[in-house]
Amino acid sequence: MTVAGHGPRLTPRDLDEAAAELRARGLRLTAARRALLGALFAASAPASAERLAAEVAPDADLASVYRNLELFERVGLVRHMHLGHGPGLYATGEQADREFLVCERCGRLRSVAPGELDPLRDQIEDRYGFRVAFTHFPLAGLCADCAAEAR
Amino acid sequence: MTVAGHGPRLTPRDLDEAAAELRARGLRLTAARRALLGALFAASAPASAERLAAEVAPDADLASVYRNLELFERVGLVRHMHLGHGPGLYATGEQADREFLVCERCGRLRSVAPGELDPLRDQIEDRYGFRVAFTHFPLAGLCADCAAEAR
DNA sequence: GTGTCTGCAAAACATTTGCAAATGC
DNA sequence: GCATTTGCAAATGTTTTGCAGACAC
Repeated sequence: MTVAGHGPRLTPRDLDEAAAELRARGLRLTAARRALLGALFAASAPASAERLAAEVAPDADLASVYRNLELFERVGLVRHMHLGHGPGLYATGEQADREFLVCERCGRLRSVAPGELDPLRDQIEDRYGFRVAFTHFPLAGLCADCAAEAR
Repeated sequence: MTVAGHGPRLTPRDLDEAAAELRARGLRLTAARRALLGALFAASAPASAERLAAEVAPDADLASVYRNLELFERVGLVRHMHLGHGPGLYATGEQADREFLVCERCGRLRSVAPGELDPLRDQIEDRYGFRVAFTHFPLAGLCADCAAEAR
């Protein structure tokens, strides 16, 4: 079974799994990294580096947060996306596997479970040879309400 | 017949049509604006503000270029998109009506004509109530070659 | 102990804003 | 002539980089 995106499950289920992955790669599990992973797993939606930093500590260093997010992404613990203008948003676990639809007018965000868009993905692949995912950029458009208003 | 995006044709066909639209709105057709529109119509692909500025003049002021691009977009002469990281890209005319597929691994870009994705759009609308467009964010994924390699 | 990681400061990059001078109408 | 538009300079927001000291292992 495929998961949203290009291949098998990307992100760990919890902090322990993430920590194990870091150790397995010979990377250090520092206090800063543990705290950042904690913030990522606690988040109920993709969050900006700044927001994550604030949750780690009121004055956590942004440079380190960015460095660790980039590292986490490189080893498959985290994924980042751009749901609109503004800063990139980071997610792990359940959050990172979902795909997003965003209304360009009202900003309403809706996410769908991994696999739910597979039929669509298959069609696009058949036709264009592209295997698409909506995990980095969302499906953007108008929600029903805004479409009605626009008329 | 619907066009790529949310409604009727957005962008003008040529400089004259664009100029007429500006005049119709009581906006001034300055040398800077004419040159910028010229660069936009001459471009064979969406281009960054910096690239457009360079084409207008070796030392054209970026602030003015951004201001005019924003104005043009507000009055429907131009559209901007984000096909990856890096600066936003601006397009008008034929270029602005296309929709994009981009390979996240090799960067290969492919565009499709307006309307070509309408069946897909209809399906998504039926299911989620969202009328999506791939004009601001592309369809992102893996092209056939990169998908094969990734295996 | 030693190589990795952190915090701080500064740079880089894309974009926006304020303001006085220039210019289209 | 007068409001709009421009160029310049500076600010903003996001992300990256350099480096010396701190910490995990």
